[in-house]
Amino acid sequence: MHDVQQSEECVPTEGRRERKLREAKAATQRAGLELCLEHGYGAVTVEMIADRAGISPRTFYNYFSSREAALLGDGKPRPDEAMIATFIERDDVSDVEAFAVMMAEAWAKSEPDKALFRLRRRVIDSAPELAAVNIGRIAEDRADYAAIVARRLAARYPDLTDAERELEGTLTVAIAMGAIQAVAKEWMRGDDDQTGPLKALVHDLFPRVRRLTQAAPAS
Amino acid sequence: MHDVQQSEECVPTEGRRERKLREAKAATQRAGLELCLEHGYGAVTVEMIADRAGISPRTFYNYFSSREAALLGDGKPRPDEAMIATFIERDDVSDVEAFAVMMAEAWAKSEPDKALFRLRRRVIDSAPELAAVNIGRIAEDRADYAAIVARRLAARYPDLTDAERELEGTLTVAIAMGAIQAVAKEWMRGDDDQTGPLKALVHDLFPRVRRLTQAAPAS
DNA sequence: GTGCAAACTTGCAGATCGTGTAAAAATGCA
DNA sequence: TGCATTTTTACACGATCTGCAAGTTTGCAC
Repeated sequence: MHDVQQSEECVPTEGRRERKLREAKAATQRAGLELCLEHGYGAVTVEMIADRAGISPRTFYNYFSSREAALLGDGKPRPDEAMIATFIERDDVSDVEAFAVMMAEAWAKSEPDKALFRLRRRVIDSAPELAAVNIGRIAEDRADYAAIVARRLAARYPDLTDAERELEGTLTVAIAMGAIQAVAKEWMRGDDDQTGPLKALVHDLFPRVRRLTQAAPAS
Repeated sequence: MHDVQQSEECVPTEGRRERKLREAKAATQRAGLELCLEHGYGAVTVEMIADRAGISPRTFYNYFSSREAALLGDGKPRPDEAMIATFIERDDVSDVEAFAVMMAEAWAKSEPDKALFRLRRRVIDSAPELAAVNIGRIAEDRADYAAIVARRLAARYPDLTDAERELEGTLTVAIAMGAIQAVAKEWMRGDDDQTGPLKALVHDLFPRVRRLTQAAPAS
């Protein structure tokens, strides 16, 4: 009943079949992104993408739930329990920064294919409508993220009411996501490994955040 | 050649025609929102909305550029020059708070019909997909907003480079929009005039913003 | 009122998106 | 090789949204 014969890698379950499927999906994404760079996002149809990827339009929808999902990626960043535990406990940085750093790591981890990642970034930057869809998709998970932050807040500020925790969780997520978005463009300029630079960029950003939220700094 | 016979109101140009059109649009929006509350966002088609509004589906698309635009409102908040000037000069609050307050006012001003406003809020809260679209739509204008903030930053921090101004403008907008979004739900609970309470809510929020971005506040 | 010109509404055809369904093809395995 | 399972594909369909060419209403001058 249970898997045997797994002497190969640490990845538990990936046979010929799974690998082919994964590669076909990646090829489809690449095809879609390339077409966007060539003709512009608005001029790219599912039929064109399927054509270039060598699959039927119907199969395209077996792979991805929508045209946008193929371009932006179906999966969204989801920190695992270990990352969450670290986030909840660390106290060397502010709540917002701690969350921003965790999300930056989760984001990088959720997309192992860096070339695809960069390609996607370029397309998003060149298509404002697509950028809007992207932000909307990410925003769908804000409630979940806020719940994670609420766990940290509950541990650190026991006096907060439930309503306050919810509000501050939402607020923390909004600020952190905004900060990540603000440096995302800069981040993609880096040529080497991306996790390091992003963490550093986020960290460098926070003195600015504090200044911008501090009352009457000038004069 | 120029308008005469304008003894009525201060609104300069609105004849029978304009008024009828405006009312038909508002009726269409109301019809769409009501249907969403009755049957759920996903089950509402353009045909249903047009039916209830007493117009043809084709006319629906003459009024609104998309189904979402009808539900969420075609127009987006756009502060006028006077508001911008005030925003740039005021120094009793932080950059982010000043911008958040201006946007809150512009938002309230962009939608004079408060009943419609509340109705829309209820629908958005009840339909996560629609909320995502809404956030995406608002995000489309972030670049414009960031440019406005950059004008204030240029006046207050002359030493910033262009790149820094752009980054901090983007960041300010992201934080402020997040803050507004975080209190939007609370805001709609108020029964009376909305501008006052929103400004107050935003103001009350900022001590929390500072605490959440301050490093290691607890032990 | 009458008639005209402009603006508005409508129906229709068409392109595209996205889904259900069932047949066809590929795949894994004994 | 043959069979069972999965995957791909074709087809039909409802929905969104757009151009276009009517038809209808409106404002206005006479």
